[in-house]
Amino acid sequence: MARMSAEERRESVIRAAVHEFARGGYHGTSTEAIAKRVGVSQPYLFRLFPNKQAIFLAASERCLKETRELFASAVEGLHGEEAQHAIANAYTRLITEDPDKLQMQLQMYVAVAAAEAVGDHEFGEVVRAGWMELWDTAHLPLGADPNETTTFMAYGMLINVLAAMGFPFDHRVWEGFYPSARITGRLER
Amino acid sequence: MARMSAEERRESVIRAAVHEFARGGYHGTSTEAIAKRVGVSQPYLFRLFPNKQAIFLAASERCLKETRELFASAVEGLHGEEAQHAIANAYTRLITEDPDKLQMQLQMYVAVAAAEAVGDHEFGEVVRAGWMELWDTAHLPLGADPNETTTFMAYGMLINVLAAMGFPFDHRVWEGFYPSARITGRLER
DNA sequence: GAAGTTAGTGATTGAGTACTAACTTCGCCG
DNA sequence: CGGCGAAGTTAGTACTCAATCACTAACTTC
Repeated sequence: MARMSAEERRESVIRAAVHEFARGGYHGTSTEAIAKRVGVSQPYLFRLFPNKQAIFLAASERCLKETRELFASAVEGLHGEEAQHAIANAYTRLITEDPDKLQMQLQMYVAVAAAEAVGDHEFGEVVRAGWMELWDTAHLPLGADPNETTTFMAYGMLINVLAAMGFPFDHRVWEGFYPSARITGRLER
Repeated sequence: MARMSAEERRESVIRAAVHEFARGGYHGTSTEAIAKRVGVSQPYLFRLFPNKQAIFLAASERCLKETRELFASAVEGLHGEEAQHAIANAYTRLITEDPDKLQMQLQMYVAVAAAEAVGDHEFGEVVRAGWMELWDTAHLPLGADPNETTTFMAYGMLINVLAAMGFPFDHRVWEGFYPSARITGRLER
């Protein structure tokens, strides 16, 4: 029932992988969990991807790409403070509506750290390149001031971490954010 | 040879656990790896701690506590901008000299997120409490302005993430940091 | 120096996991 | 229809890992 082309399947595997890896990280996620979510047998994943690492890599790249596209479309035609608010709004909305993206990011960071620690720099290269694209996507519209962009990204990272820790959005840790980044609503899990 | 009291052993298990969990995360670290580092048999860990989770929790608490103590001792007697530079310096030095602390932090965040996702809020409570202590330790000396403290912590988180991704410290992503937080040297792994 | 306690080990188990190989089913095209 | 390639499955392997149990060695107390 419902056969797909290998390419389409790979696509749905990536989506499922983002979801599962976001929750369990690389080691905490079994390929079986991913396969179940796709609705396909577990060994079939290994016909679509050479191994588990490749699936994780694809999920990481997807996550970076989507965030970059979000930045790009939010900022279209805007500059300076307007651009800043636009990205901040778009990003906070992403986080509240789809926490997977946020958690997958964190998972990606720790996975990179682990890979680098054992001397594997390939994964790191990919992620750093993706991050720099993200950076540059924000950098120009925000005014091309490294200090500004750094501060902006820093806020983003703090938001990630606070949200990951599960601080409810009416907690006082959120007090100090500039209003456009204040999140209203609640992170659903 | 070299018998220790259970309390002393627990202490060295925690130290080893911080090191190992920092690299592999919860699921990527075997209790055997920890035991090997301690120099003790793997089953003995389960006489010192009820289970693996408890070891991870202890390592997380230790990590938070040490960071808080670092903040507190760096900031002693200082206020405002001076305090800010003092903490920033101390923290960047910690990161360069002992990357375990940094990585353990990230591992802790993703573990909390995972725990919360499956409805276990106990671990989250502990980590959030520890984080708030950390927050408050910095908050007062920095001038008790929520915006200032938020910005300060945000920079810290960005540093964590950039360092975790393995950006060398002469890379342009580090350009935008205020000078006191600029890291010189190189992260050893 | 015997009695009791605490530190520590070896062997094992049972569940889970990434990955392989060999087989089956579907859909399309002549 | 028939057959062929691509999509997908079932069965299986080799391995890892948390946790348990039954036990021994070393220290302490009386």
